[in-house]
Amino acid sequence: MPEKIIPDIVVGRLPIYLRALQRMLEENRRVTSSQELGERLGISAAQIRKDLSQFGEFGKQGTGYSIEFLADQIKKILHVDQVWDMAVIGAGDIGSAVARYQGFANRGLRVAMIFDNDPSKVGSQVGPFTVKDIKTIKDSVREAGIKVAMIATPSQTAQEVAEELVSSGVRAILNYAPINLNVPEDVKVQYIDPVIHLQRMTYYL
Amino acid sequence: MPEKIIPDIVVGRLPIYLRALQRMLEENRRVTSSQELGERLGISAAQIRKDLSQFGEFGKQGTGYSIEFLADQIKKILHVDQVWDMAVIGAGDIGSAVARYQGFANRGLRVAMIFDNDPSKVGSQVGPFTVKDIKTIKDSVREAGIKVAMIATPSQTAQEVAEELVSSGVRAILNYAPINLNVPEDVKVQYIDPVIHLQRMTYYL
DNA sequence: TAGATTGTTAATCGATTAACAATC
DNA sequence: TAGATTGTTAATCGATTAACAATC
Repeated sequence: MPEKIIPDIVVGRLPIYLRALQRMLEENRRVTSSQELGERLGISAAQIRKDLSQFGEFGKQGTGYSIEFLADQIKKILHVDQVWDMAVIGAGDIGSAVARYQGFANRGLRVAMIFDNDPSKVGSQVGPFTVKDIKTIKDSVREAGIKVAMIATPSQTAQEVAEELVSSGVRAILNYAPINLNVPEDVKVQYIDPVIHLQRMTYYL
Repeated sequence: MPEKIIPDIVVGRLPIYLRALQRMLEENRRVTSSQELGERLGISAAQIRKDLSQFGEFGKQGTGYSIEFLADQIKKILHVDQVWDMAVIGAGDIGSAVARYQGFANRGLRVAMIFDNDPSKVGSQVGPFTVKDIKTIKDSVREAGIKVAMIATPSQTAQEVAEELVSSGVRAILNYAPINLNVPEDVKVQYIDPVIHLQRMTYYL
């Protein structure tokens, strides 16, 4: 029996739902409905129900969804019912900010190490981490079993760093360098480039 | 005659095309084709041609596109043939990194000012900027005619900052706080939350 | 029970792709 | 000219929405 393939666009909305649910939990809410969730997020209630139905039945007719239960289920689906250690490559402004970022807590991810190629940075402290030499990526990342990494180097070095990471066992890369990476098919890449988002808005100005 | 409405998803790809074209220019390339561009970006050649055809005819049969010409045209379409001044709110790790970011150069955007509400930060230097008091947002932003802002405050203050910005004339907001903002319809918001991107990948691990 | 809301089906809507005449 | 590549149309594919029976 072939496993059902979930559209990537659906997977992409689950983290949005999860974030909203966790916020509701902080507000000490207990239950919600597809309609309420949809209004908060600007997504139709039908779409939320449809998305969730791809993975199972999580609600109750008449009453809606237990926020805690649904959040737990989505965490399981996204594999963030565990904590993934991450490597950060590049200890410049962006890499350092990411390494110190408090926003990973309770969301299934944590920074475990940070690397740079600048001898004057290697050995220095960034938040709770001592910057490691980029030459040691392979050993450190492989030994720690790290599968997730963030690239925050200049564009010129991003591709070679990506290849290093992949050959060290990394399977998911979040790339802050404004350049497209070529990686094997089974490696996932996501991009964060503020300019891309900004230019998407200046069109309407 | 009603102006043709361009799908948002098409607008969203233009910055990607532009970034690739500018990189080709740096490589001293002169012409490219929809096929080559598509291969670099993992997008079909047909889609690129279809997207561009929404805005005009920019290529030549048999030879393809002048990289410089096409880049200039896309810049005009996205309104980044000018430079937009931006305000950054929040002078923590992320706000400071953004204020110092070199990646805005030549892409139609530049940081003009940065604000914080912490008295110990107000007056200090962040890159080339002196941190301003958040209380002065309204006057400073309005007077400078700023239309674009980036929010890099804690989640709790993001919504009220957004309202302040909107009432000061801002029409495009890039939000680094992991929370959905409620703004008037004619104000654009984009979100950057690394965790959203990461969780989208852990699904496949 | 009556009201509310789910999960799901079918209909609609929109986006992507394939194909090709036009033409550089 | 022959080869290459565009811009565009029609066909395909996929995603969203509307509607409602089921049921808490």
